[in-house]
Amino acid sequence: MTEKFDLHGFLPFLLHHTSEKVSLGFADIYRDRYKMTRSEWRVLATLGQYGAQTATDIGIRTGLHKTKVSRAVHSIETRRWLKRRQDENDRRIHLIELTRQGESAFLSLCQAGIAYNQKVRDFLGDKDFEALTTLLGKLNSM
Amino acid sequence: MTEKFDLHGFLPFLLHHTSEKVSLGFADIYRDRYKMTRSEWRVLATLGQYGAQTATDIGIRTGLHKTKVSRAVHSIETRRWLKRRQDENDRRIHLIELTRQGESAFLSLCQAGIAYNQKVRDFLGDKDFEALTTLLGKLNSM
DNA sequence: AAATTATAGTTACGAATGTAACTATATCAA
DNA sequence: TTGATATAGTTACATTCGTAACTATAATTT
Repeated sequence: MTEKFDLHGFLPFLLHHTSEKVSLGFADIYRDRYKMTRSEWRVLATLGQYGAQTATDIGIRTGLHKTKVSRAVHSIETRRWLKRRQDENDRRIHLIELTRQGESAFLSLCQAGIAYNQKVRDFLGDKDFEALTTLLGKLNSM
Repeated sequence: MTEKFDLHGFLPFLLHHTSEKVSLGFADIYRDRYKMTRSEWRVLATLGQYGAQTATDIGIRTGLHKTKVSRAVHSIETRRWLKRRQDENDRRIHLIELTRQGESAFLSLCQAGIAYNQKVRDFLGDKDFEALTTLLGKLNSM
């Protein structure tokens, strides 16, 4: 007898559903606090965590398409949260770096992020939280 | 000492990243085979699995916004994969139902879905696959 | 029963997105 | 060296999306 298909147990669906729920919970925070989009938050976080880097680097680290990175960088630049510096040896490249204000917004959102993470951890329990993280990491490497 | 924030270990990010990866793997299939979008696939799958229902029901089951449902239903209707029937008692309501062709496309994608699920299960191993499904379900109920 | 409120679903419109084309610069090959 | 190819990043354009407004119908209140 042939296995039955169940949309709600189907991993792509289940993952997307969960991801949206969890992502939106945190998106509320950076949207309300700074009117930021998801792309902008990711670019900010990558710059905050890994320091000065090129748009290409940001794209690799965030998984964002280069046009999204370009637009997000431009938008964050408009707030004066980052500055660009052209590489002297390779003038196609711009090193992108947070300003003091950008750094400060990043730190403020980090705190919120850590608190949010903790909320999820409390809900799942430490053991399940770790297990989930590990499993997602494993699946990511497929 | 204050905990350090790590974007790549941050659940909203990790989940989204994994979800995109896994979703896109299956999206390739329905896109290549039928030029369907994700919304259309979800609507089709919900109709296939739960039978005739209203647009509102579909929205609840898929988590899609009603405008997305409306557009997806319209688009699938154009292919003649579903038909609508106005409720006689409440004329705001339309019961939506797959046609024979819609049913057949659904069954074909179910097979592909089951195969895809199996591929992921093979990669993770039965135990981890079950664990992941359970954890996602738990997180979903947060 | 008339006025009000609620629900189902569609549509209009501005914002966000992805693809592809483009500019500028650098590297490689003949 | 110069012609071809590759890379960094931006921009144009068509598509998709979400919000809000809208139409139609039903239910509720007065």
